[in-house]
Amino acid sequence: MWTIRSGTMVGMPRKPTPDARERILETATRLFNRYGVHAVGMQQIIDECGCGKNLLYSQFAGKDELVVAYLRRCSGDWDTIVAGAKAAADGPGRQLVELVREVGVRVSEPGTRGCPLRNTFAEFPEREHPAHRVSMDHFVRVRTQLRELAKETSAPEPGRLADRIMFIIDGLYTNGSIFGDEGAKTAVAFAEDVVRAETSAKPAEGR
Amino acid sequence: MWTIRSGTMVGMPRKPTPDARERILETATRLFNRYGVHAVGMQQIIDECGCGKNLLYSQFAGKDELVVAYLRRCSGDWDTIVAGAKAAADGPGRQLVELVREVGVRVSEPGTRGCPLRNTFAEFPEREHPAHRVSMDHFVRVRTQLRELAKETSAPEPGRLADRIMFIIDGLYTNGSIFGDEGAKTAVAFAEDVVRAETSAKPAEGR
DNA sequence: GTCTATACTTTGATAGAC
DNA sequence: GTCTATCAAAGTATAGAC
Repeated sequence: MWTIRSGTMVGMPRKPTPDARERILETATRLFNRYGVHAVGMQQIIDECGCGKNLLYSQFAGKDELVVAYLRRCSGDWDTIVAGAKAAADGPGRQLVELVREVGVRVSEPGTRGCPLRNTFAEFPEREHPAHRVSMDHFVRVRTQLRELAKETSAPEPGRLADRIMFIIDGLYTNGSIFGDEGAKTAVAFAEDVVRAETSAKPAEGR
Repeated sequence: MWTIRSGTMVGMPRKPTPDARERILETATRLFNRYGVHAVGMQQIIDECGCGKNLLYSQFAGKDELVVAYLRRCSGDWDTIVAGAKAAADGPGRQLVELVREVGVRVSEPGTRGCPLRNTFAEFPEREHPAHRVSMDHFVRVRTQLRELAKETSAPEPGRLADRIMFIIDGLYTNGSIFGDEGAKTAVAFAEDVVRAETSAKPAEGR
């Protein structure tokens, strides 16, 4: 009986197309991360993925859409990192440090070149370009996340704490894309000192 | 008597070609800074500059060479910033803070989009590309400059001080390219606190 | 001889057709 | 899934102005 597709019965497994879109996006993500968006052609993605041109263009209207989907996925990965950091530590101060630590782990992985969103942002400076917009939205969201986390600490100026942690994360991504893994430990120690200093006014929240 | 060129005497000034190369590089710098390297075509530079295609290609063998010249110029501009910071403040600690402040001023200028070298670095991820190499050399040099300056302070761990200032500068460039001028003041205050904290072990060097 | 302007060649990428 | 149209950009060559 097999599968039903677009209203018609299909005999034999043929192409299950279970996750065509996902596979393409997976391939594109790998290539974009490694070589940058501009340097990767659609044909290259098609070759690596083993899919046909039709399939790709049926899933993504054009390269811009594919890039946007890639960036959204990266933005989702960031949320996973944030969630992981929140789960791995118990106080908001320690969670901020843990977040920096986890970014450091990512940055230290060989073959990585910093933050995909920040790199793509640099590749598309035009304000009206969708890739630029999606990246920008991401950064605004990150800042909001950090501010909310910082507000839960005892820091008398949570905005300043959040901004400083964001500086460290931005610096770590840049640093990592330039110098590789060195810098990750520096960043964690830096973040620890910052959290300690910013929350030392009130000892309510441990560390 | 005019000039002697390639062994033959030339009567009349004709076209002195005083600064053809400079004018081209100037135009390219402006366009690259604004739109990014990939987005700017050679024809666009030629049009904006008002020079002929021959002249450009006689001065720069290809786009890669032009980009390299652009990056070297940006790297020289950085040295000017460092020299300015050294001249504007009297102690090494204050000079580090002043450096952050001057970067903040640059980042805050409207129409700026972060650090040209870091942006171009993100545009050329391939290790063997000359633009990548020149950028990398620059960053290594910056780190060295910061370490030397930090060594002059009373900080017991000057390497850590230098690394933290570099994080702040990297973060400031990223932050500035994303959020514009806000962040510049944050960065200066951050740098002040870091210098104070790192040099507080010995009170020898004021601040 | 040095510059501008333009025509041409080649390459590579997006995207659509079948 | 291959083949092809279209387009843009790099680079070369040529013609012509001063």
